[in-house]
Amino acid sequence: MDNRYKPDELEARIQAEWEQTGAFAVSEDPRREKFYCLSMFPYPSGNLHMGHVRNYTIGDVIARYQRMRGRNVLQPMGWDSFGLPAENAAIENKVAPAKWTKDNIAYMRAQLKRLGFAYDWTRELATCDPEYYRWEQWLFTRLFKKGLVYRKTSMVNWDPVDQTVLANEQVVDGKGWRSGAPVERRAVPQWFLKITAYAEELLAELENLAGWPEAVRTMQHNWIGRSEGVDIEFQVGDESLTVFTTRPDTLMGATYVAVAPEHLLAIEAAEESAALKAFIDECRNVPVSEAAMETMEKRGVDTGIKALHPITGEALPVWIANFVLMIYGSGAVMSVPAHDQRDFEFAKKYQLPIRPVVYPLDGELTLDEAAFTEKGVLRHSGEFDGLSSDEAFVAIAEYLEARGKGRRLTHYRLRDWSVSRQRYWGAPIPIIYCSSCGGVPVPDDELPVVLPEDVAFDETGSPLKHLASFVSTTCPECGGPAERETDTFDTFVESSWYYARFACPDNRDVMLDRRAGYWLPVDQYIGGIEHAILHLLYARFFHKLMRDEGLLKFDEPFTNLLTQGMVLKDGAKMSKSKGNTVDPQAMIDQYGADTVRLFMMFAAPPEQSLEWSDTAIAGAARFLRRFWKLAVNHLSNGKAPGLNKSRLTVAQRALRRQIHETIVKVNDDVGRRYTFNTAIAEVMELINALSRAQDDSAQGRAIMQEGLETGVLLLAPIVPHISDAIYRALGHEEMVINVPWPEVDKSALTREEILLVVQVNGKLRARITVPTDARRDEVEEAALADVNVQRFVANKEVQKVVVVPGRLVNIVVS
RNA sequence: GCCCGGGUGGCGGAAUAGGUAGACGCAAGGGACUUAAAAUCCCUCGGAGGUUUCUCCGUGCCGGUUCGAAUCCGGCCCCGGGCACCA
Repeated sequence: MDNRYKPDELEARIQAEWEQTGAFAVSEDPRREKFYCLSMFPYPSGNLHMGHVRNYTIGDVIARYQRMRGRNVLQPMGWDSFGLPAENAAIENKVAPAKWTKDNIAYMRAQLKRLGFAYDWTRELATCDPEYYRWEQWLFTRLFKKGLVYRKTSMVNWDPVDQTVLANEQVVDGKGWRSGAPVERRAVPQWFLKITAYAEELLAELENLAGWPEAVRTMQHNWIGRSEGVDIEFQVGDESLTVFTTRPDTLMGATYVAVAPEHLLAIEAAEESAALKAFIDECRNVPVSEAAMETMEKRGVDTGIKALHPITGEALPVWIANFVLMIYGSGAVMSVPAHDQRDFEFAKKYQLPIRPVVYPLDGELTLDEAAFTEKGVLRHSGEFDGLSSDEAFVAIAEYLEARGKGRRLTHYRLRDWSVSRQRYWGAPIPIIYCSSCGGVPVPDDELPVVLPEDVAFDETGSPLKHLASFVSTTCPECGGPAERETDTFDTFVESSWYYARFACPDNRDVMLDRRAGYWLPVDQYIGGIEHAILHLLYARFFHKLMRDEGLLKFDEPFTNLLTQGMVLKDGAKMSKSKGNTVDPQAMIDQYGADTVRLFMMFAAPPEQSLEWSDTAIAGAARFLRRFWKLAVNHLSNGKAPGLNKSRLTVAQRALRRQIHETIVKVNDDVGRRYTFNTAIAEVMELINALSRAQDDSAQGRAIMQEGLETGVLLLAPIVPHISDAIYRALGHEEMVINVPWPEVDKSALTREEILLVVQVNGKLRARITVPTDARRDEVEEAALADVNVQRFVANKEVQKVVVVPGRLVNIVVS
């Protein structure tokens, strides 16, 4: 064993050994319990950033721990390699997206290897590989035939100068990021996946996802947003205007109706009125994001059109309002200013009538400041007077249903998934447009539809649109001339099923084979909290699509989910624009992989954000050097003698107890809580205690050997290189990755005495040591006997003594 | 705006089920070793007072429940994540 700790040399040597022995390549073994550990794969942006290092270190620690626990562990890695940045690089630096992406992957793969992650690299995949995306094209054509795919128009952000569709992040303050021109909403035909057909299942199964954080389940629950309500028909001329409401009990308080600017009624009304047309045009200058919609000033105009109240027949004004969403419900709402806050504010602004119909069960109804949005009892509602809100909900719904003016239904906030992107660097949507047959899916034997890689970014929009060799084709049905779809898939499509493909990435005949049945579901999924809704919901949806295609047999893809917090520098997210990034590569070069991994796991528990510190990482390096030195010193005295448990001094027994208490603590922290920071702190305390021991007796050295071996094994998942080196120096042949996790010796844990805290009226007044098996009255007696306790108890009446076994005594005095 | 988190020393954090607030580490200060520096080792380290043994205050702010609250409840402030075309 080298006297000095030299991480560069040691890590290179051990990594080479892992590679040569194929240490982390795994295959199905039905006799062993499998464990599939997956970290969210990266977008190959060029360099690993600290968020990746954190994510992948957490995953690697869990994977290595499970391996030491005897599981057959699959931990794969791949590349989410389609997306916007590659196109931006192409435009800015004249590099082809394919080449840019492949170069980035090569560099980042080397970085991951340098960090020593225990990946099965034989399963590596990249989503931009036609052998990967062909299977989502194939599945899409199946879904097309099942009617789970459809085409309709929806709104996009349009940059009128660059003549291109903008992503929400490319819209800055309502303007295009490059051109600076105000964005316009534009209706574009898009392909949709019917995720709403699975809304009920996606919602119901959240209850069963016990291994998911409560926050993520709540967010998805709210996102799906199930609500029970009524579609109500208002008569407008000869037409019927449908509005959805969750509060039919307030129907008698409706004083106007509001429609979205894109609503057919609004568009028709605008044909007659320049003012209405001007308002609708203005509304087109709000970006399509919901945040933009919600924070803009709420405005509206009266169309002059009247809608007849379905019960009273009263003629209510129809307004166009910029906050009514065409994508939600029917694009029209009934407005009840007395009982809806937004309607209330709108009515105040435009002096529309406010008609209260629901009153609180006790107390007065006041509508000076705000609407009364709670449930209550009905008044001024004709035959419904006196009913509670819940009773009125049913009574009014039934009244409307009986007259053909309404129907009860369940509505979801969740919208169908638009998978079309007007971009180049993505998987082509496998559809062919024929003038006589319409949109036709590409037949299986013509898949994959390969994305051409030799394209020019000279013109605006997607280069695919200008590439005749791609666009021109023949109709698979009639054989006539036809054109290919030039939109590509949303990159969330690729990331919705990669976890499954890792089970059988080499199969060229089917999307998934029986190996998926062995490895799936993912036992532990690890990724950023920012993916709590979209990615994780789409992946759950896709899993069910694959299940219903017969490819998988169970319902949910990820049994346990760990959402890791962000890596911050100076309290802010690391980003190039803020100039506060720390390059992980520089840290690896300076300290080695183990130190970087140790600091990442020590600085904060995984779910919290992590504050990067250049000085604190030096502390991690210092600890590893101390650990190394302790082992060197121990070994310099030759081989340690065997342990004889019956011949230990009090101090030796105490140190040995600490060794085994450390195992107990680390088992809980690493195996159950995933609080690696406290596990590391516990091992640090053990190493500190061993360093202080200074016991050269035979049994002292035997305990040192036991302590070092234990420490090394407990840290092996976190710092695998140094652990391997020390473990073998301690006299073992095998690689530490093949050694089982240490066992607790229960006999070492016994104590004769325990420390109790004594409080008087809840304030700490003394600490006492009592025999472990002391009876309650003995404990009370010892507590009252304490000198300092007597100072606070003397001359006072003891009202109560609370004894919490093994913890404290609280004496309550008057 | 809406949904979901978080707020503890100079800093990162610990306190797992309501029971010793500040484990472990960083920084800082003092000391040892050294010609010197680095490295290493030892001591101190929430605030105020007393100065060995102790007291009061203290977990974003205000109030409540409890023998006992960082932890539970109500209200408020601030910071972060998501909001459907960033991934």
